[in-house]
Amino acid sequence: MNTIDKIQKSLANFSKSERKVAEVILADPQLAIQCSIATLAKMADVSEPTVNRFCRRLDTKGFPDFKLHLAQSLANGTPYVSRHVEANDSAEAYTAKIFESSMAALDSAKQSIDASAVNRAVDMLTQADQISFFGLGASSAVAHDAQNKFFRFNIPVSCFDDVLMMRMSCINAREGTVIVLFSHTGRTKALVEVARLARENHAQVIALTAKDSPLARECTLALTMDVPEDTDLYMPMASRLAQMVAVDVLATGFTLRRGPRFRENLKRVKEALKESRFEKPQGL
Amino acid sequence: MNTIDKIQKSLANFSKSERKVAEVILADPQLAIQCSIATLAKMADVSEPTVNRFCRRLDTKGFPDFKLHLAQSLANGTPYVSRHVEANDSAEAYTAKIFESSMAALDSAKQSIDASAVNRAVDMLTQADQISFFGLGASSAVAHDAQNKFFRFNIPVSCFDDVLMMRMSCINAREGTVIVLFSHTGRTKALVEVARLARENHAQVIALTAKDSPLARECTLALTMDVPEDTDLYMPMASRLAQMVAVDVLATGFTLRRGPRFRENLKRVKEALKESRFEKPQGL
DNA sequence: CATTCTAATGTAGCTAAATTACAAAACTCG
DNA sequence: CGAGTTTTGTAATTTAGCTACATTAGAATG
Repeated sequence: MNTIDKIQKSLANFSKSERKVAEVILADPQLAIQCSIATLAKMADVSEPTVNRFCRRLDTKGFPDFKLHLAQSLANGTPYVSRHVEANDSAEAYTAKIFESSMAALDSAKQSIDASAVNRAVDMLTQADQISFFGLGASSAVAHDAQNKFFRFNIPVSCFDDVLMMRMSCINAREGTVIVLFSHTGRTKALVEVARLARENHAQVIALTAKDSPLARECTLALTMDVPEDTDLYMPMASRLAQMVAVDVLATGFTLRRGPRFRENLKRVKEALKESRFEKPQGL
Repeated sequence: MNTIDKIQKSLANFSKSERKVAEVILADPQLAIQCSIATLAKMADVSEPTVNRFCRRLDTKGFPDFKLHLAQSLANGTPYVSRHVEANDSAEAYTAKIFESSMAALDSAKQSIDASAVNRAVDMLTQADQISFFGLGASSAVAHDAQNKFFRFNIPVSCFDDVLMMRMSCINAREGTVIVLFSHTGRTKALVEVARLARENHAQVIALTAKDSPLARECTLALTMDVPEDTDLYMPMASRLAQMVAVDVLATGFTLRRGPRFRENLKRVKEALKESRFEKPQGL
């Protein structure tokens, strides 16, 4: 836990002199870590042992150890904390907040994703002879994105954001069909039913969804991530970002699994796109 | 600059004994910052002053100061550096790398986005009586996502990922029409032409694209972001993530501009979705 | 190949910083 | 108001880090 926060939180538990120390440190932590215990004591107008006791109270071995801890939390420089947008934020403020919340969400997704599940999902995808991506609402964009990525791999892919089409597609599913479902909550009734239908038709079902959700239970493999829910009105829907990155991960795993010959192919696809573009001025 | 990197870089300039110190520190930096100069000297099998000289060579005041610097760079815990996927990375490795690269890309986008351009874009969007989102290829998913978001605002929105449809839509454009184009490179010929056509038909054109690109020049307002290009084969296409976050930013700006009455409405839309979901078990 | 100079490393002593033990002061509660 | 507890400070001790100097290893030159 962040040392600065810790000090702030313990502020009430400190004695009078200890609080003086805390205030001096909080006022300029960067300065504090460069001070000796003597200078800091003088600045706070307390004795040296008081400073030492203050350090111990924060579960450090002593003053030097405390400085180390403090230095570490300073360096952390707010590593993307999710902050909510306020009604009278400036454009600058809400832009920064949304980007930061998005990064925080990705970080949390990264922490919680299970690499072995990724591996199994890649297994299933590489063995598929047909892949379908299904997403409703906000997740439909993710499904589109996934289609676009896997399309380049030159395997039959399809993508639906319409429940009827999904159901029809499920009925035509075979053993080699892999269906990937995107749903943040994993509680969308229609999608859960689609998953069941797909399985009844012997398709393999991968779901990018919430842990322990109805959808997660209904599929062959659940690839789950913890993404802080957007309790906010100003709905940045971080979950679909995490899903898209997860799609990148799967696509990457796919290309890695397919080996170097396959990657050569991809390079050619990329180059084929160049013709449709204006030349980029070389140099500059 | 990161102290660890600094050590690694200076490795060549060190003397034999200094290098021994460097190696011990690099082997376990976390341990090193807890050691006294004596223990560290013993571990590296050198004398104490050698350790001290080593610290000085890295522009620190001495051993304690060096530890502080080291602690800070450790805390930074690789603050999202873009690292490329290697052919024999494990699932764990490439998953982490892709998430980190994505976060790094968002960070760079955040740094480079122009808040005043955001503000003007929001201006245009709030005054629009019709909004269209256009994207081709990888950006089509972004356009879909944008449609999904703005659709909730109860204004006429459309979305196309097909050039012919885009052109038709442009021809029907009026003064109050705002067209938002998504293109990472800003060099896709078809899209640049669409932008021109739209402007000829008096539509307002906003482009989320690269700075100084043909597309940026052809539109009313260019909302540009620097996103590290994916020179990589394993194409995580970070740009579309940045674009999606930018869409969040615009949507947020939109709701803020529309005021509290409007936000009440949004809440109702969100609640309307609940019926289509399975109940979430309260508590747990 | 020897000699000399320089750079590198270590030893020992010194200084300053941090910690401990204890005593004094302040505060609490009967 | 006084016994007990907590808080704070003083002084002594310990420890860590640094400096000055000596020694050694290595490079360069005759």
